Order: sequence, then C-alpha cells, then structure tokens
Amino acid sequence: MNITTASIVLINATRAFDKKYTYVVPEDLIGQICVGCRVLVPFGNGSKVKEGFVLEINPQDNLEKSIEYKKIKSVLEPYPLLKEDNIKLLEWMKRQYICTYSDIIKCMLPPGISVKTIKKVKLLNYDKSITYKKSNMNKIIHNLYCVGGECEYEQLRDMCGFKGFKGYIQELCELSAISIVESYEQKVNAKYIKGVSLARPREEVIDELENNAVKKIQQVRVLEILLDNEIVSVADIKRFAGVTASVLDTLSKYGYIKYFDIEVQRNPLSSKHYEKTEPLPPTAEQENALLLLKQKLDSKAYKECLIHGITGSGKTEVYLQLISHCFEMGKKAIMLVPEISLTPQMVGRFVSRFGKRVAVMHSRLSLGERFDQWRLISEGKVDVVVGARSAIFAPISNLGLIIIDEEHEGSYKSESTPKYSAKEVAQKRCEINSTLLLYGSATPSVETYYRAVEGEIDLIEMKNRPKSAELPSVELVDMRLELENGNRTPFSFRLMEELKKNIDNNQQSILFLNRRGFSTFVFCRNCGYTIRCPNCNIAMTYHTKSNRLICHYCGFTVMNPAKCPSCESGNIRYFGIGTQKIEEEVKQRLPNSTVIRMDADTIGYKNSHEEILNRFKEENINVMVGTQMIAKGHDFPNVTLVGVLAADSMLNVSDFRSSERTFQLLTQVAGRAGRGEIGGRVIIQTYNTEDYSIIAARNQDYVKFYNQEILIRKRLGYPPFSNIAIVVFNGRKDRAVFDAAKNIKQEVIEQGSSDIVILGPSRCPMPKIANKYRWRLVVKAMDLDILIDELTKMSDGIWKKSKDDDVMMSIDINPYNML
DNA sequence: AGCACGCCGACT
DNA sequence: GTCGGCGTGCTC
Repeated sequence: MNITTASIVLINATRAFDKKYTYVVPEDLIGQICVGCRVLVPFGNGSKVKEGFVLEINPQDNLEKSIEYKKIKSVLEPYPLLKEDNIKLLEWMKRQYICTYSDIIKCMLPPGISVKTIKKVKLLNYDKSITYKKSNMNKIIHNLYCVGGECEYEQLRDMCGFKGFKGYIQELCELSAISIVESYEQKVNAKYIKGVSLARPREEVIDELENNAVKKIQQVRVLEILLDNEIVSVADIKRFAGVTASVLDTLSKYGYIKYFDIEVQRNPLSSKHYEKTEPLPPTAEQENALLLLKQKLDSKAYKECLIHGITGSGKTEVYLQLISHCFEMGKKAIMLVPEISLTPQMVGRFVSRFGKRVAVMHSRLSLGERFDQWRLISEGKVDVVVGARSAIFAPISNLGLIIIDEEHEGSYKSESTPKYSAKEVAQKRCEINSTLLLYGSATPSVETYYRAVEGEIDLIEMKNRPKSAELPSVELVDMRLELENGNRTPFSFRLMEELKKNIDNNQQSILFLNRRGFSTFVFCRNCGYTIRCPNCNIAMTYHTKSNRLICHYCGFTVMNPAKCPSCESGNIRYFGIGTQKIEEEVKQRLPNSTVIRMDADTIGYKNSHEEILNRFKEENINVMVGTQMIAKGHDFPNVTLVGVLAADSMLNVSDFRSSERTFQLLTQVAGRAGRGEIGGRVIIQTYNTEDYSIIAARNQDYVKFYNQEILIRKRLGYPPFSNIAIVVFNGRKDRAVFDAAKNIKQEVIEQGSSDIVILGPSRCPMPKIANKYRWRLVVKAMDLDILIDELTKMSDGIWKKSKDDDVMMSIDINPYNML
C-alpha cells in the first residue's frame, strides 16, 4: 500500500533535536500539503503539538519498521510559506552559521506569524461529594475549581507542582471529570493590528504632563509620543518609547489611552506621492557599465560584479536601468541597502521609476506592514524588493538579480543568531538561481576588492561625476601642533576660522565625531603614539577599574604606563569626547550660531532621524554636530564645510578593520561637502598626519589605500587571508564561564587540529551583560571549512558538558565588529 | 527544551 | 502504597 511521508523540521528546536523527522501525511491532507508548508505535528513523549515546516514530500511503500511514525495534524496555510530557493539555503546556512533550521526559518518569515498553541483544561460536572482515591487527583480538581473551572495546562501543572501530572490528567479525562481543549493563536493576521491612541483630550494630557502629575517616566514617554502621533501601533510605541506592554496596560487602566484594532491599508508607501520618472540618458561611463552588466545578466549564469564608483558617479541610475533590463527578461530583483540609507530618498527613486512594482522591507515598518509587504512579494505581486539585510530572504520566485549597494557596510552582517552575512547568503542564492550578483561601493571592503583583484569578481570602475561637480578640497590639520601652540580645545585654529567664515557667508557646516562615548584607548598627545598589543598590533583598551590596558583580541594585558613609551612625555591620556560636549562648545565659542545635534540620543522614535535632517536643511541651521548617521544619504546643497574632529578615534579601535573604517568614513564624510554649486572644504583633524588611511582619504585615493592595507592584512594574517570567529561564553557564574571556555579550548587543542589557532579566553569588551559574565575565544583558521568544523565540534561539546552550569555559547564567524 | 522513566529514600 | 527528588535519554 502507498503511504506519503513528509520530512519536517520543527520550530523552536535546540541543536540537540534539530533534524528532519518523518511524518505520515494523512490521506485527507494529500494535495493540501506541499514543500515549504507550515504544519502542526505531534512531537515527543507527550505528543505535544508543535509548529513545523515541510522540507520534502516522498511517496513511500516501505517504511522503517522500528520507528513509530506519527501523522501530521493539520496544515496552517493552504500555500507554502517558504519558497523553493529559500529551502535550498537552509542546509547550507545551518552548517555555515552553526544554528538551527528554526533560527533560519524565522529570518525568512515576517515576525509575528508564529503560532502559539494553547492547551486548556476544563472542569466537567463538578461534584463536591466525589473524592478520588489519589490525593493528587483531588488537588487538580480543587485547583481547577478555584480558578473558575478552566485553566491553561502549563499553568495548572505549575500550580499543582507535583510529579506525574500528565498521568493524573489522563485518568481524570477517562473518568470524564475534566476535558482538554486545544487552540491556536497567531499574533499577526492579515488585516488588523493593535493600536493605541489618547483616551482624553490633548489639552488635559499636556496639562498633566506640565504639572508633573504623571510620575513614571515610561508613562510620560508614551504620552508624549501619542501627543505627536494620533494613532500608533502597539508594537511601534513599545519600541520607540522603550516600554513594555504593562506600561500601556496601566495607562489604559487609568483611562489615559485606549486600545483598538486598526484596519490599515498598511502600505508604507501610500502616504507619499512620487512623481513618475523616466530613465535618464546614461553617461558614457554608465553606458559602459550597463552594457557589461546586461551582458552578464543575459548569460544567465552565476556571476559576481563590483561597481567601484565614487560618490555621485550615478550608481543608482545604473541599478535602476539594470533592474529594468531584468524585468524585460521576465525576472525579478532584490536590492539591498544598508538600514541607515533606507531613507525616503532611496525608496523614492525606486517608487518613482517602478511604481507599484516595488516592495520595501526594513525594521522600521510595523509588524503589520512587514507582513503585508511580505505577502505581496510572496504572491508575486511585486517585481523588485528594496530592503535592508533581511530582505535577502524575500520570498521571490523567478529571481534574476541581486544588487548590494554600499557593499562595505557592516549592517549586512547580522549580530544576532543566526549571525549570517547577507553578502554570503546573496552569493548562495544567486548561485542557486544561476544569476548575477552586483555589489556597489565608493569604498569597497578590502575582502571584496581583493576578490576583484584576484579575478573572482568582475570590476567596473566609475570615476566621474555626471554633473562634473568638483570634488571637495581636503585639508589635514595636525593636532599635535595645535597643542604645542597652546590650543587645548577640540577645534583647531583652521577649523574655527572656516566655521566663522561659513557663518558669516550664511553657509552650513557639519562637524563630525565618531560614535559617542567611544571606547577608551590610550595615546600620547605629544607624539600621537598609541599603545598597541605586541601580539596583534591592535590598539589596547583602557580599563579604569584596574588601571590596566587589555587587548580584546588575545587577552594580553599590561599596566597603564605613566609615560609615553615612545617620547617619554607624561602627556599620555585616554581618548573620548561626546557629541553633546561638542555641541556645547560650539554654542559657547560661536554665540551667534545655531547648532543642531544628531546622535543616538536625539533619535527618538519613527522619522525623527528624518526630522532633524530636514530641520537642518530647511531652517538653514549653521552647524550640525553628529556621528556616523550624518555620513550617508542626504544631499545638503548649502553645506560647504565638513569638519572631522578626531579622525584618530576610529583609527585606534581594537579592531583590525579600524584603518579600513577610518578611510571609508572619512571618504564618505568628505562626500557630504559641496554637493551644491559652491565648492566644498573638508578639514580633518588628526594626531596621525602620517597614517596611510588618513592620507589616502585626503587624496581620495582608494587604490592606494587598498594596496597598503592588503599588505598589512597579509603580513598579520587577517581576512581575507584567514577566517576569524569569536566564540562568546556567558553564564551566571563567572568562574564556570571561564572554565567552560578554557576547557573547550583545551579539548580542541588536545584533538590536535594544527590548522587552527585559538586565542584567549579573555573577558569580552562588555564583560557582564544582564547579570551574565562573558568570556570569549578568538578562533582563527586559513580554511573556512576547517574553522566551521572545529566550531561545530565546540558547539556540540558544550551541550553535553555545561548543562548544569548554564553556560551558553554563541559563535560569530567573520564578524564585522571585533568588539 | 520538555517530558517520561527508573531508581531511591521518606512518609502516611 | 504513594510521593518527591534527581539523573538519563529520546523525540519521527
């Protein structure tokens, strides 16, 4: 007789039981079940209902006798949630990132669609006079009666707290004293999302806030947001106010806010209108690029290309026309952009050109919006997806092209499990679909450019700006000389001079500072010498508590020296000023100016990133002080001066990529100046006027930078000449965590793999998070496959060993940030 | 991860 | 005879 079986993987499995299980497809479900479908299956000793995904379907005539196969319980959707090419990614990703099927599947689906199974116990015909011979059975009945005759299974079990609960329940069921009811719940449904709005008049709420009648800061934040936005979804308000649902519940209880279901036409693009644009006539350079790229596209083979094009060389127009060509071939495209540059401008250009054929995917959309966009894509109603990292999994069939813009950006590497690289996934996906993968960047990552130099990737250079706009002039200011001349402020004389000039001429300036409160490295203000780890040549981090310097790479540590090892001056200090301080200084020194600040502190909730930039532009504010965020995207025609306050602060991060990042950031920041008709000036302040990355940035010479950087990478064996993984161990007991890391390292070494190097254990840069201590190992190998194999062994080892010590382990292979 | 099973000691 | 505690091993 013929039986159909399905290979199924479970959601929320741990690595220990994360494998394919074979289930029997019941006859009435044959035809409804297909590969990629989401199903409910009984699993484990209690046959608890679990959510699973069908990976294979095979008609079978002889089943393994020794295994007792169970039947699939039901199909959740009449269509597959996972498309075929995404399923093909599963096995590869599971191995590559040492994670579970479930981790990956969750990346591929919009958040909030996972089902919750609810199992309830109901009391039937309660009769006080009946007592059962087993006291636990009476306890169950009593407890159930006390909570009103109905209770969730787990809750009741915990309430009773004794062993063999399930057995007693079964017995009671057979006696018809109770019954069990199962139901399923899903967070996001197709049309409704939960929203909140003010339940009282605005004036009243404003009054109360002003009179400090609302004491809890969480509640104030929620109310403030609601004063500005009439209706906000629950998910958004939780995120942007940084509060939990209970704060909302309290507010609702006291009548400040009310919940309701909003039926939304959840189209994130609908609120804006975009003029339709036609393709621009390409410049000669664009024409050449397009010619080559179209050819690759036509060949219908897996190919990688890199456009190395300076800012303003018109890469986006090339992307747009290439995507058009892809459409003409009857295929669809994915366009990845860094989260940060997913501003309305970029989306706007796509929508203007392609209208309703565009879907967007990024984390700023609400749960409902994401679900809707995902559905549109899945149903084949759009032809191109513009999105951040996770859009690489967009459920597109008939994929013909993937473009990764700003390829060097770190946001393409995920920092939470699975710690995947969207670039690697894109390679795999393009390989599966035999199609073109195009990278674009003004400052390609060393790894990618290396592959281009080696001939693995085809390189396309774009060197001219179409409007023949001039590149800004870049000037270096040596801060050591400033100090000698008695200037102890963060601003050099030159920068001050130019700032004043700009204010007088009513032109705008941007002051750029690296990440606020940046990690503390020690350097000499006299000669610029930075203390580096003798093993790793990486700037060491200062720890106030112990007054020691630590290399976060290998764990090497020394006392903080009192004198500069190079010039013996005592003028040695740690570095780190914040944007807030700078804002104050500017106000103080230039009292007639207007200043605006932008960093993670001033970015509150939705759109305010946008609002600050718009204010800066429209109100013609003199100076903007900011971090990373201001480095990209926007064009400010009236900005003619960019000042980089401390170029060194990026250079001396404990990371082998610090030079690369310095160069990229400086180049990008410089690109902000002079986007209009007036020529721009860039002033870079530094203590390292001789550093190659800073000099190359001044000369805007990528290739020169690359040539020097690649030599250093080769000499020290950093990527692309090796693969590096960071393995973090965490747990409640400091000692146990350290021991686990040490033992695992020992074990791997004893097995004698000579092809890998393990450094550490050393404390993580953040040694304690949420009451858990953190230690880490750095594992290096030339060969990625060997590295993955060793890490997998480590990962499987820890489950057996540290069960009782609750030590957890997480692996990041080739992280973007070493910190 | 759950959850049952098996074994032991304790208590009615 | 029944209950709770704890270690072990399996889940189609």
